[in-house]
Amino acid sequence: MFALIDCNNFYASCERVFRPDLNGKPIVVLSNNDGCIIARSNEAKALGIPMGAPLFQYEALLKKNHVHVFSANFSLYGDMSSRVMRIIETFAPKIEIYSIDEAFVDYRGCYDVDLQAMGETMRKTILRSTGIPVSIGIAPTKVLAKAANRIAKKYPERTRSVHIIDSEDLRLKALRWLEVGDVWGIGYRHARRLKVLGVDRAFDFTQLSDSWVLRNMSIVGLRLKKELLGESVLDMESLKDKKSIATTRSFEKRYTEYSDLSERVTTFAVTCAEKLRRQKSLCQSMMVFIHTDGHREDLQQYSRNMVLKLPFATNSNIELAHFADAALRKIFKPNYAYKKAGVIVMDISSEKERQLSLFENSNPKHVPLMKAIDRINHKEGRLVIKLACQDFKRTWKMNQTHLSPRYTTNFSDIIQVSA
DNA sequence: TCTGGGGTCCTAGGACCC
DNA sequence: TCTGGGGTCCTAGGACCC
Repeated sequence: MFALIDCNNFYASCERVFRPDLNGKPIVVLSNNDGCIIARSNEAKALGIPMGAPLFQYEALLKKNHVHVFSANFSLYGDMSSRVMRIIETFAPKIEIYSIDEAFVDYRGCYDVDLQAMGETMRKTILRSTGIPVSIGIAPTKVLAKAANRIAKKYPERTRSVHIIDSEDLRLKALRWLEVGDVWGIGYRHARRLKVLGVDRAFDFTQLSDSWVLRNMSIVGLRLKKELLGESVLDMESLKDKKSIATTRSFEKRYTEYSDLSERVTTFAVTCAEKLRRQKSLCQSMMVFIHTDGHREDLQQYSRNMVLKLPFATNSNIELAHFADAALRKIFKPNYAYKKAGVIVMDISSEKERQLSLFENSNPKHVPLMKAIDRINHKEGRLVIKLACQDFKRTWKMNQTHLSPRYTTNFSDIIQVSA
């Protein structure tokens, strides 16, 4: 059996842990720049606020219903996540951290385990230790565990937030209940096509022929069908190095000057370099993109990207910033109001297997230099050492009007308790 | 005025090789 | 009418996830 542990309304729950006065009250959490609503408590969902809704369209509704609004506080969520994961590890022989708020656990080969009781204990322990409520789904395949999890979340009283699919009867019951678009791996587009064919529930999907599924949904769709039928084809996955690393941002305002864009893009390149070093990798190609505000039809639009094959593999701040600026120079056009830019590094390889070139190589002096920079920035606070092409005064100009304290990761923000 | 960010996998078709 | 057979690599685009 596989278990899927999924935190309920994770970001909203994290905020609520430190604001118990908000229990039972509607909460939403915003994306970077306070642009969209990316998490909602159950109370906020009940008000009909959809996932991904632009904030400005819902401001009136939020105000009228006294919804509490939070800017995204990723240092808090990341820390809460690792606390939850550490507790799950104590309950499991093998765990796969699938995302910031969910993990699969492999219980294959574990007999004589009362999974219902174990799930309930795990849930209670996580709730008591971190304040985060979770739902648990358990089934013979990962896709069925996802479905079971959905049932646990939908019927918390009846299932005590732990649902197990361990018989043919329960499997069929779940599939007849689950809408096809809610199957893990069937997205909006496929769901729309399937509905036209009268495929409404996960069960109907399993009745389609293999050849139709293969033809229209590729091997991925066929795997899903098998998993729904109870045949496990998706195994546990181990943590792998990223194959691409991106740093992209919308700006808090529109930029027209080359110098402003260059500062942003080189800073993004430096962030990519830091992320590469964290996983001990090098990259050998890079994409830089810039574009104007696509939501504004009254403004002139321009959007371009450029992929640069680097002459050597590197993770140096200096070299990547240099290449990013060179790429920007080629695609920048004056007189446009730019709203977003990004740097994505690809062709990633391991630091240990640095392939030297006959003609041109990464400056070997940068290796100890980056080590020293990382050490200082880690100790003295990020961004103490910057490149000259980066803005010295700028720390972070994102709009974050409703930011909560970093309760668990910043000494000055630690919560005070009066007893 | 205001609309997020970061990933993975698969396929078809073109270009090329012998 | 009819024009071989077997490969690889790369890219763009689609679909999906959180």
